[in-house]
Amino acid sequence: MSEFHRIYQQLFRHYGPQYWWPGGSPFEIMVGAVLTQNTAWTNVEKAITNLVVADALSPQAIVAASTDQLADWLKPSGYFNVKAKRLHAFCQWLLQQGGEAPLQQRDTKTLRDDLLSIYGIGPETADDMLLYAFDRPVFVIDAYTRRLFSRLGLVAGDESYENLRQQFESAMGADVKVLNEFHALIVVHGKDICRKRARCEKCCLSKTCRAAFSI
DNA sequence: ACCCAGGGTCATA
DNA sequence: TATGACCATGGG
Repeated sequence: MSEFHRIYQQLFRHYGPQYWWPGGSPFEIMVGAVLTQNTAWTNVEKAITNLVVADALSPQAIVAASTDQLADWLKPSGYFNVKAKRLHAFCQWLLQQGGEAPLQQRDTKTLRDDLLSIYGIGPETADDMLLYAFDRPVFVIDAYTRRLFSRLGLVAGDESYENLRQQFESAMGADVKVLNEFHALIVVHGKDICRKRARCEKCCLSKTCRAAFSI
């Protein structure tokens, strides 16, 4: 039983199951993964609502929309001009692949490389998609993960993305359910404890944090 | 008024 | 390969 797994169990006991990803279809999850880049999820929800209201939550509608129109829908999620380009590029790729069905047949490594080749999709966004939209056993490394586990003394914190991903995946095993829950719990814990920098300095020492880890 | 959020790209050295 | 600038809204 690794230290990583112990942390997982303590987070789970404290916060309970998270039932991620919030939202519905795999496509909506993938859209959310792009829109949540360096952005609060509450802002992402507003942008997704705009797409739904405009009946534009589909790759066809997004590709057909003008960049100005798309940026206008995405405005609440921030970086709207950048994200309009990224969503357009992703949806265009998705349509070229023939939709989601052919992607399901692809092995995880191939699919990951394919996603990484798309403009606007980096390792974290790709892994969000793989784990939460395609149910593949990959782990998502985000700022919360680096912060929490470096503070716990379990990693240095400045390792490469791939290095950390391998560490977590080998420690936790290729269990989609566990990897899904673990990342969600880390984010929930981060929002709970590490929101402000001042409080972050005390992360894993504060009352809530000590309760979460029984320390 | 300041800080930062479930990052990624691009130019530069 | 490794930094730094840039993107931008909304809640604490």
